[in-house]
Amino acid sequence: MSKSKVEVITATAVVDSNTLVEAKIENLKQLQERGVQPYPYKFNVTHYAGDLQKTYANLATGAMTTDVVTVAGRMMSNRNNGLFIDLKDSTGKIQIFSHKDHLSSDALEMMSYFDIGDMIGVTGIVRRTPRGELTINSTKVEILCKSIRPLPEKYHGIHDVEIRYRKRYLDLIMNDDSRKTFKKRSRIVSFIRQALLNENFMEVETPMLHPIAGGATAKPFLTHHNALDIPLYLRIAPELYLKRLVIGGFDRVFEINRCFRNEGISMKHNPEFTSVEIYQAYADYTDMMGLAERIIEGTVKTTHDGSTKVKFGEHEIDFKAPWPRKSMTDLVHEKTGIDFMALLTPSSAALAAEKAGIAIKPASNWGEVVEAVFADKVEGALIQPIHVIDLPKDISPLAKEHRSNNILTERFESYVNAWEIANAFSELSDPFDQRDRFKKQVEAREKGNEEAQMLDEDFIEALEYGLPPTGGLGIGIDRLVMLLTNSPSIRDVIAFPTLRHHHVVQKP
RNA sequence: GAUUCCGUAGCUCAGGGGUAGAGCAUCUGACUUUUAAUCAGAGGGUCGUGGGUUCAAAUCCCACCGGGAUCACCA
Repeated sequence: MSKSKVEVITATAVVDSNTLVEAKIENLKQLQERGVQPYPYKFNVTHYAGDLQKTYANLATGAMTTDVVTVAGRMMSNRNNGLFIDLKDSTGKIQIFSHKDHLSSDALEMMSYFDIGDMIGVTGIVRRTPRGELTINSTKVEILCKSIRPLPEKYHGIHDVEIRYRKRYLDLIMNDDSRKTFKKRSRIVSFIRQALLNENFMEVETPMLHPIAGGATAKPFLTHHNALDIPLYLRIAPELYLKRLVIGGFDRVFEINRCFRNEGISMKHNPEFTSVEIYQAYADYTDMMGLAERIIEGTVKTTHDGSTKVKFGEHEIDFKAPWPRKSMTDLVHEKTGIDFMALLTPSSAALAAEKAGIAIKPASNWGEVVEAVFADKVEGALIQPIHVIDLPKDISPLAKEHRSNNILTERFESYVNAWEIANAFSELSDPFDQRDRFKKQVEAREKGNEEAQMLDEDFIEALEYGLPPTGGLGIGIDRLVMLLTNSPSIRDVIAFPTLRHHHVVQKP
């Protein structure tokens, strides 16, 4: 704690020319002049605020204990000239009482240089005040880190969504709802991982950097490796690598990780998002429906005290399995009266769709027409969980042809709250068929469809060695977290969502 | 990418052509078992940035920067 260090800090703060910062730096100096290290190395915590609140829930108003505890956290507010401090740690909040009867005058003087926002450690005796607040009568108080910036308004917290996204730490310090959301996100991911491990799946990691962006229909990010001097794509899906592992003999694998798609940003889309992809050898898409239900229903129960019901906005969603299973074409038929199973040419399908008022892109194939009508007329009404099954082959280049209909595939998408939250199929294992499907994608690509898939020869070669019958399932973690935390925007469940850089203008 | 709304003190927000406002926070003092503590006083602003209209712009117009929402693409 040399003097020059403080001067450096001061110089930085002067750039901000903020009197609030200057006042806190002055307090920092005052502590240093009294020989206090404002940035110490270690502190032994014995108790957490949330645990103490539970342990002493029945401690009578006005009651005193002889229990000595040591807690640590951030000073959130300060009443009666420092006599009462609200301390917040990772588990909750507890009041600190610092009175001259229990603390030396030197200690009290030191505390007069503490500010709201500082990290402090407190040792003291547990009691409940006559006003009913669980409190620690401090006998020892230490600074664990001096804060030199003012916290946001103590009552309203941070409302400005831009600050909440850019400076998530402030959001987490101030807004308990946000803390709860990210804690719940962590529990959801842990649960899914454990549920899969319990079913003998093996967690694996596959590349983020792909020479060919495959496994999904999406626009990739392109980057470059200098030493190899090759272009690389950030992965749009781990699918093709996970299937290679199944070919290699790992029968049950899963990966929980990020995918990157260079597409629009919306309430439901962030350029990087997290999915779990699961592959199970000797299983088909029917098995994957059961697996999806076990994982998702289980996640809901574990985060909602055993209930399968979740409130989201105005809806109450019940995840209780089994979920209905309806084919995409049947759903469209029910909703619009159009039976696409009887309109098998692209032109007749497109004509029927356009009669129903849906714009169809020129040169759309049959599956694209069905998908467009489904998206426009059906999707929005799928609030309760449902598996939409047997999707058109035209739009499912990695799924096995349906065993009883050659224009469909054994593929399903699970919808909740009108969002697709899972996508699964009986994986295509026929290398000849796979090559044909890729060729159709390449043709679409050459016609200008940037999202059509690329031909992955290396993957086809892998298939030629033999992929057992395999069921694959992908679940969008972010959307699941949104549903289970009543978050209307994906940005509320991603700690640091993608935003534009702030353009900072340097003052002369 | 298109449309639309928003940007005022560290934070939460008023003000919408005529002297820049409040609460919290900060500083000074009082009080010292409070709960968004209270009381008295003080400091704190290039009103996102740059142009324009006007005697006069936070306010009206244009461009740009950043954000929200809707739409398009998508999970």
